[in-house]
Amino acid sequence: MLLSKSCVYGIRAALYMATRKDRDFIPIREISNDLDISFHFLTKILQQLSSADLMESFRGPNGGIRLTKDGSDVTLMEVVVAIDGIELFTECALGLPGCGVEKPCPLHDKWAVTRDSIRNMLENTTLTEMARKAREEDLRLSDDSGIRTALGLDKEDDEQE
Amino acid sequence: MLLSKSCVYGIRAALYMATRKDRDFIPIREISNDLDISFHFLTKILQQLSSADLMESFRGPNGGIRLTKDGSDVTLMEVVVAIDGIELFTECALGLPGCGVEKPCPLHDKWAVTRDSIRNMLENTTLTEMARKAREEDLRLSDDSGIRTALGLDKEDDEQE
DNA sequence: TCTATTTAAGACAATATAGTCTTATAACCT
DNA sequence: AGGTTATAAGACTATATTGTCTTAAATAGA
Repeated sequence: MLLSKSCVYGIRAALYMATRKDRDFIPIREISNDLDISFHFLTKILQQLSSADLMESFRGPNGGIRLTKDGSDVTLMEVVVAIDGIELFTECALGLPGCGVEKPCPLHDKWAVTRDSIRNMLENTTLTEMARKAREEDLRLSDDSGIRTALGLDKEDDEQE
Repeated sequence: MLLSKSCVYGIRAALYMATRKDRDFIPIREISNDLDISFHFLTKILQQLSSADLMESFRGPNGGIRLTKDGSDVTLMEVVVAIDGIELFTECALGLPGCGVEKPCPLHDKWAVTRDSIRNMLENTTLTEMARKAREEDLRLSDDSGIRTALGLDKEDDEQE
């Protein structure tokens, strides 16, 4: 698995938020409902993204969470590093601690190339770019519906726990 | 983490075996000692690789495990799939079950490209190729020593539990 | 000030992964 | 046959990840 589940949830939530630049603070409960992610679990993940200054939260009525900067300035790489850490891009693929230029493991060079291709993809993909695709093509953010439905653009459904 | 620890251990062991085409069955204990991997844990992993017909084992004195075919015919991809499964190369990066051509997630296309680059690396790297690098440059297979030491090419050390 | 709403924080449980240990089984050797 | 050496299999433990639940704290509005 390339990304942890926490990381994937964080990306989906960030993407959801990027599609809603009209709104300010979005309640986490709304995101968790629409994306079918456990509310409390998602809250913890978003707290990590808040610690990384990618998001900021506000308590009480009309509270919620929002991106601290425009989605076009947020790359997937930032989200991934904030949750899964930078290890994927710094560590040896064979897990050998001393692997480096002077004492490389047999996979060192090839892995460096592949790793950079992953990194480039993540660094060159912004939330806004993904949100645009999602909106234009009604792409899916959750298991059961396209984003237009999730955002209530086609119909309105409000479920509380 | 791209590969599980089990998978990494399996790769290291397969690589170790590929460097020893002179020998037939190698005792798992010897591999686990040289690579600093728990003997019982490694045994289980090698059983998976045996189930996948990449290796075969033999019990009793002079027993052990060996590759079923020449290391030049074994790609990293085969080892990875045998242990971690094919999911990494088939599943959506955002973990959305229905993601596909007709209902792609916003990352679908970019991830397909990156995924293929990982796959190509694994499919185009053979155990023999890695073993050659390891032997020529005394590259490291375990934490504490180069492969020449591990293979006893420079000195001889035998430790039993 | 009181209540409702919302995030924060931390305890707790469930599951997956990683690792250890014991017993069984097969093969070889005397 | 009996003992030694090795893998096979499965129970068991440890740790990390994932997920749930309860309580606290902050904010808004009546």
